[in-house]
Amino acid sequence: MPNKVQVPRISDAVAASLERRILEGSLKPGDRLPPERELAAELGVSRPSLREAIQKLASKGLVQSRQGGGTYVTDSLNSTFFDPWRDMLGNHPNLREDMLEFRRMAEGQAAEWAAERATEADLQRLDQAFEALRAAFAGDDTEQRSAADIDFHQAIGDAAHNALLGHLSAALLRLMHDNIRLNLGELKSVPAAGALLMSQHGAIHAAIRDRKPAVARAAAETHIDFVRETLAQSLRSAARRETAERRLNTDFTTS
Amino acid sequence: MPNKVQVPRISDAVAASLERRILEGSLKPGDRLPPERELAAELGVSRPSLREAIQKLASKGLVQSRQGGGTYVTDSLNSTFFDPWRDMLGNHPNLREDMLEFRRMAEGQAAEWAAERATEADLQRLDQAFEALRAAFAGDDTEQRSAADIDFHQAIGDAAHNALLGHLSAALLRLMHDNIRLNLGELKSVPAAGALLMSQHGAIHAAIRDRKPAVARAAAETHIDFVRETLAQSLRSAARRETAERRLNTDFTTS
DNA sequence: GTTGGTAAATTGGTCAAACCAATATTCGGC
DNA sequence: GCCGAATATTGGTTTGACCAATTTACCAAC
Repeated sequence: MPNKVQVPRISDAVAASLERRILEGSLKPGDRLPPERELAAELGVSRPSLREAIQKLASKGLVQSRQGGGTYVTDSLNSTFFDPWRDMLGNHPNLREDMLEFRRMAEGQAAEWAAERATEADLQRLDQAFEALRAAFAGDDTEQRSAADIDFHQAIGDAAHNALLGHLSAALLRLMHDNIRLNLGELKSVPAAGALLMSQHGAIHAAIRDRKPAVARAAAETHIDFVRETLAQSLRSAARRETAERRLNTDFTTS
Repeated sequence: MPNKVQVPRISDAVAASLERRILEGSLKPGDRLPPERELAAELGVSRPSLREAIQKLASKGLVQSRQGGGTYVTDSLNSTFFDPWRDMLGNHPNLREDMLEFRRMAEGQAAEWAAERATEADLQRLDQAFEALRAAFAGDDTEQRSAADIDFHQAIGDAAHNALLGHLSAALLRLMHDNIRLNLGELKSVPAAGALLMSQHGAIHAAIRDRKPAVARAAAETHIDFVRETLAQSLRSAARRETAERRLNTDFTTS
């Protein structure tokens, strides 16, 4: 009684199609979907059918609609997976070391695969992201640097053509940026960090462009190693400052 | 800009109302919902709106509709309530390839680090997990095998002493086991798979015990490669079966 | 030139009525 | 009583229209 050949519902097909576009990256988080009327026409279905499909995606948390505003792709895949990690990172700083170690592996692999698999379109996007990164690092808008950095690494992750690795590496980087911005004054405490970071980014970019997987992996690993070491130094000096302050405060309160 | 008061959508309200009825038990699993036209009138909304609400519930797996038959409350409101990745895996088989590729990297790294960093306690737990695995594979309780397999790999992930890698590799393995059990007849379709899997597990176990990181990594990668290849074969033969059936059906209908 | 507010265009939200297709039910013939 | 066809029921889809929130364009006032 329960098992019958399920007739393909058109709203399911549409939902699957959109879902695929999101997972494959042609619709990225933050992107706005075309207006319902257009999209329905493009897909050759009626607007109610398209709407049913959108509701499905919305109930999965993949998209979000605002009346009059449009329908946007959300970041829920990452957030649902990593929300538990977010506050853990804040509460247990030693986890950051684990995360950097993990990222060394993930980003190395992503760079390697990107060098092997990037399409022409991937490379063009990578060029753009790199150019934006260079521009951001020329200025000193921390927020903008952060965004450009995430975008650059995201482009690498996408070029690696592995959905899991792409989502994970981007999510982790975002997570870390939030965490760093929150807890430290970014890597700014280390004077020449900016220039060094850019040269590392350049090395990764060039290696992927030249299609040298091993070089790309090494460059990415070097990059993370540098971040890790720099962060450790910052932490140590921050700890020193804090200790000093606490001593000061203690003196104050006890005096 | 992002945070605005969300206008209550009528389809959301209807979906919430139905969901409440289901969870409270006034709509029991197996029950049939009133016809859409009736229900819409009863709730004072239009049929399209009601349909959008039903689609939401359907995408959560709470109800199931059959054209001409009616809409029924699903009898198994099992765990697949959340976890976007879960049904993604089911709906997008190409994601499985991505996942296996990702796991090859993750498990290889986990085995390598485990061989380097495992404490005496880790090794003992690994021994126990391996012994349980051997016992499970001697029997043929699929459920038990699955649990033992997950536990063994979890032990490796823990021994690697990287929280992210540990949680992630375990979560992915669990996800894949659910998915496999759902879609295929497990790896059982390949006759000698069990014995081969055990010998691979044994190789990983031994390499970690002997503290040979490179060997452990290679063994883990070989293990995943085998799973990947075996799954691909199963999928191909399943596809062949399906094609044959479809041809049969076609013959029937056209004769 | 910039600012501020208002009008217009855009876009998602909802409804109504109709038809199609798969399923369930009824009823007639045997 | 059983089987099969006609009929009714029910979900699936489309068209077209209107409403409401948002965004955009534009123009006057400073």
